[in-house]
Amino acid sequence: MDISHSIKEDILRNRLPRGVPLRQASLSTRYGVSRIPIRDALQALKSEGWLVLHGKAGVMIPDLNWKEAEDLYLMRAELECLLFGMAFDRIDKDDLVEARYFLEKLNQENLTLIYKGELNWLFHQALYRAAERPALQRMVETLNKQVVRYLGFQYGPLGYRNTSQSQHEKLLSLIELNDEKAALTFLRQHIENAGILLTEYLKELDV
Amino acid sequence: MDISHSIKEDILRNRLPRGVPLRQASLSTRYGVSRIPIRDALQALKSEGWLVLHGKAGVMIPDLNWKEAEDLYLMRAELECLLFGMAFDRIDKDDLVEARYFLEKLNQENLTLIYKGELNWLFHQALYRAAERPALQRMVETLNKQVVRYLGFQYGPLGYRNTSQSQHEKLLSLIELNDEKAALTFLRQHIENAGILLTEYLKELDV
DNA sequence: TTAGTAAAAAATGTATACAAAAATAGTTGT
DNA sequence: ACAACTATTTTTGTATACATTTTTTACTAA
Repeated sequence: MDISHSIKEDILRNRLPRGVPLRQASLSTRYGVSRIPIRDALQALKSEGWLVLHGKAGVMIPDLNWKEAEDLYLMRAELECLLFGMAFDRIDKDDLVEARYFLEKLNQENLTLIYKGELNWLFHQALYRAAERPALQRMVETLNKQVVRYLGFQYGPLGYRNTSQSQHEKLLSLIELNDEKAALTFLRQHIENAGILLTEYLKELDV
Repeated sequence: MDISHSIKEDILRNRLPRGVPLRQASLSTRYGVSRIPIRDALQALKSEGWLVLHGKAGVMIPDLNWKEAEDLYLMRAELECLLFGMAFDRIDKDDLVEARYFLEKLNQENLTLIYKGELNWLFHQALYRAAERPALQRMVETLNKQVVRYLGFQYGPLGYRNTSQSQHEKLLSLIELNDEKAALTFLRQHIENAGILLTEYLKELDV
């Protein structure tokens, strides 16, 4: 079992304190492993943006904030449209089948937030893979994985789930119609909408 | 002394073999530390794109290739212009002084490639900091640090140094003239030019 | 010869123990 | 009372030893 995954779950569920340094020793007892794998996990989470430095040594869980949310979605919009444009002509039936598969899974109830985020990414990834641009795709993947930190709002108070799903369906149908221009525009709006919805909500919360 | 820095230098100077798995034990003796800090460094380098997985366990130095170079510069162009646009109105005298400071340092001879890359980034960063967009800036920073892997070509066979420096000067003067539109266009071209030059060269080398 | 498999070797992953560094508390002087 | 410095404690960083996994090698059978 992967420790960093457990820590992510606990961060999302607010089971770990924000803003104060996480102590390797206490995490070590909490997850029942020695400090070595804890350190590995902390470093990984740090480079993924789930944790940030606190002082000279030590990490903490950063507060969520609208500026970061806005940035993440601005970047997603730019880079994913770029990638999608490179992929469009090469998307084949198998890719669409795979995309649909993940889309269906997202309709299930009782999924953990992390798993929902994973499925959402796998859906998009199915559409981008045809581009065969590993570097670009890797960056888009890290953005998608960062956004997961905000998923509690999207699937919670914002009730974004149904909107998102129907937009995903629409996107697939535009691809099947081979309407590249419309699909690209729609994808951009899909991402921008999600970003605006989230950002405005966070601004109201004043975070 | 930071091990990952030493490993980066050795990767750039081709002192470590590409394409074959790097062994923790041999790196351990090479750099005179135990395997623990070696593992830390490898993980960090992996998340920065300097190393990639080789098989189920083990990492290797990936080959440079035109596709990745093109992606990195495409992303730089999009994201840095976005960030620069957010910063432009708020750039103050101190920022420009700082930018000039790093620009001068870049004129020195006998700098290591990594240090040149560092200075180049610090120059750009001085212009972006005013935006106060940490998430976006962090992503732009990782892109700039990835590009360092290709710096051997830019400063070597491509002789890009003088072109780059004069473009940096030009950019500063456009900022001082407060011509936002021209500055933004110029920054984009500056990045795109570097990208095209590098990408075309790599294509000819067939990598 | 080749594919498959099992044993051996080698490599990575993890725990424990120790060293170095950072944070904290206490003390002293103003 | 407050700042600055020192001693103590806490925490992180690293080495060594061991466990587990992966890879390689050698062997057998089709």
